[in-house]
Amino acid sequence: MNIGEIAKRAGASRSTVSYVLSGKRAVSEETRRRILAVIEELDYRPNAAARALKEGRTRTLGLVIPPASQRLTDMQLGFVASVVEAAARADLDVLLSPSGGDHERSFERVVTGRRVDGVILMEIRMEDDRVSRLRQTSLPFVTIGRTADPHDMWWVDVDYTTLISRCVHHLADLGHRHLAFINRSAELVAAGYGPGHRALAGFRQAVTERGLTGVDVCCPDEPSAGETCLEQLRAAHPEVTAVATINEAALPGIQRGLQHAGLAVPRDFSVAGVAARHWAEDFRPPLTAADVPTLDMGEEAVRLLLERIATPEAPPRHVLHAPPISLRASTGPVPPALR
Amino acid sequence: MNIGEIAKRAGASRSTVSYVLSGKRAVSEETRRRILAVIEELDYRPNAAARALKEGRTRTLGLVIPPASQRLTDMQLGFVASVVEAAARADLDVLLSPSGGDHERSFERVVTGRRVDGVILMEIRMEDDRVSRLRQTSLPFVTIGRTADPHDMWWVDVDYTTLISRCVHHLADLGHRHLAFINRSAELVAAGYGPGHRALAGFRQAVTERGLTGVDVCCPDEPSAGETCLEQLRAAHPEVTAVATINEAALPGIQRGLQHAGLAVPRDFSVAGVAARHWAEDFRPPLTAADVPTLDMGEEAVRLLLERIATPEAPPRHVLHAPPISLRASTGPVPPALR
DNA sequence: TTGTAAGCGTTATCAT
DNA sequence: ATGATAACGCTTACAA
Repeated sequence: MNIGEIAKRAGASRSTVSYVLSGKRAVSEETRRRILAVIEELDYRPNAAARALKEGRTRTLGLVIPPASQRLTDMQLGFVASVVEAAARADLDVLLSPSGGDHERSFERVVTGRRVDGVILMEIRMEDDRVSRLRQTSLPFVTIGRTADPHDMWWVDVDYTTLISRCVHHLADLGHRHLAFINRSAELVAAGYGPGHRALAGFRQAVTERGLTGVDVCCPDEPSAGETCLEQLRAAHPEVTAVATINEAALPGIQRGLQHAGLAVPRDFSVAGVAARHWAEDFRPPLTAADVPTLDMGEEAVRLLLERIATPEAPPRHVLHAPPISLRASTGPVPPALR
Repeated sequence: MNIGEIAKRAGASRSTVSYVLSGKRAVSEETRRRILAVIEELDYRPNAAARALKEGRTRTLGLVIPPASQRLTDMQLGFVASVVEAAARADLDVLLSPSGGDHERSFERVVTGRRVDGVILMEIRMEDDRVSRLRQTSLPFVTIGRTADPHDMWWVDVDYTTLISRCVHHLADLGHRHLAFINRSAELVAAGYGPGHRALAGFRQAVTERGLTGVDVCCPDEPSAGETCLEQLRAAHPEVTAVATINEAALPGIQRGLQHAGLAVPRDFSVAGVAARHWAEDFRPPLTAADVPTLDMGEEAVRLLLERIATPEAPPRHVLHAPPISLRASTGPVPPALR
């Protein structure tokens, strides 16, 4: 079924059918109705490949995700979901490309096969090969997260430095003197994962500013790891009375570890961090945390990308989020006995 | 950068370049090398739209997911991940289409715009509009899950009836006489969600076979809901000593509810179910459960789809999984006092 | 208000 | 062993 067939049955030319579809030229009400009737009857829809070939654009966005084999965190999933939704609202399709594993071919296809009009990149490293690769091309792209040197780039990100710093100050205000920071996995941090580095910097700086002691540890992004991590932390640093974390996947384990150690939250021990909202709310007691606005961010990434596609020469834009800390129930004054 | 440019620079014709790329015609070693050198130098890759238009296939698979706004369960995420990986291994791209919400347009684009060579559908209802729609077209598709009448369809699914039945028998063998079944959300079940119906049927049948009493409840797919669900269950049916469930998202809440009620697992109360493996392993104590092989299933769905695409007239195929129950630590004999 | 025709970048058929 | 050329189905500039 193609446009010629529609034209024939409606007794019109192919161009007229095309113009009815696009509305880019006036068509008499009469023929318009005839054509629409045929289109309806045959359930015709233009061939996407032909249209893409002619127009030079695909009406498709690429979304590069971490290799799916390693489970996506809830936050990542939130980004994917909101990007897909926002794209759908703009009548755009989303092509998924797992990258990082042994899927270079997939990434290359998307980047260089002109399969998409633009790309959204997630899980950005401080030095990121995919970003470098994309910069060599003329393909518009936006990152969720940013590299070490993000100037003249388009991105949306969360200001982990500020957020973790705020957590530290909040805990310090409550009288805590000995803090710990639970980071994402050691591999991720070693690979130059931005949030890991920036959050750590914020932690160290704030700890220094307030004259506290601070210890930082990495922890695999899994519930069970959170438990052992907390145990080891307690063993090595019994003086610690509060932790800040950006590792939402480890949260359930941290919770279990605390419970196991017979520590009531927030009476005996405080926890604060950065997490997707429902993770914070599912913590017991609900977690005092900066809620990462994944929904807004995915949407913004799409909006930025569309802008960049529309005006390739436009000056780079970016959005840095520093959502306020939502005070919930997991932080409280340091136990008097431990002051 | 197009094939003509390559041809010009290599001093050959476009067809020869094309044949070098496809290997469908012998090309002298000499010209072959020259052409490959130019391709390498310019980092040329054929335009996907042009190729799709000419070949009549897109080298792209469609994956229809539940509207991303409602958070994906871990099992769904597992399917998405394994489908994407399997497709990438076959050098196929994956186009994501959220459906169900107000995203009919996205689904229609994928189905009828010939944007994909085939479609994988998830979250199948007993009566499923999208399946009906797809059957009207000639687009090959495979479902993960199956409709009420799945004959002459291509699908992979989990045999929830059998698995929940096995859970019941296992619990009965341990002496439990009063069981409960915690289903997925009421809306999902009301909408005809297959696993909900089939698991419930299996539960009822097995309970009858063993002469037990069984109560079944629906529970929203969220941790917090699991907690209240368990509380209400305990209040209304204090005689119940074990539950079976397919609601993995509610598991953390069920766990908390048990703890809250002062019930030790498995000493005072047993829990069994069907879940993705790591959910079972993250339960405390680890959950006795049939582990849904999401990884295999996504891969199979892709394999089936490719078969169907290759030979549209082939007889329908399907795979029904009934993985064994992995005995972990959440089930035990009924407390003697309650026998 | 409508139709004709060129051309997007491939692949594959038919010549040579 | 290689080249010219006709499609694939669409959009749009140009004619009428």
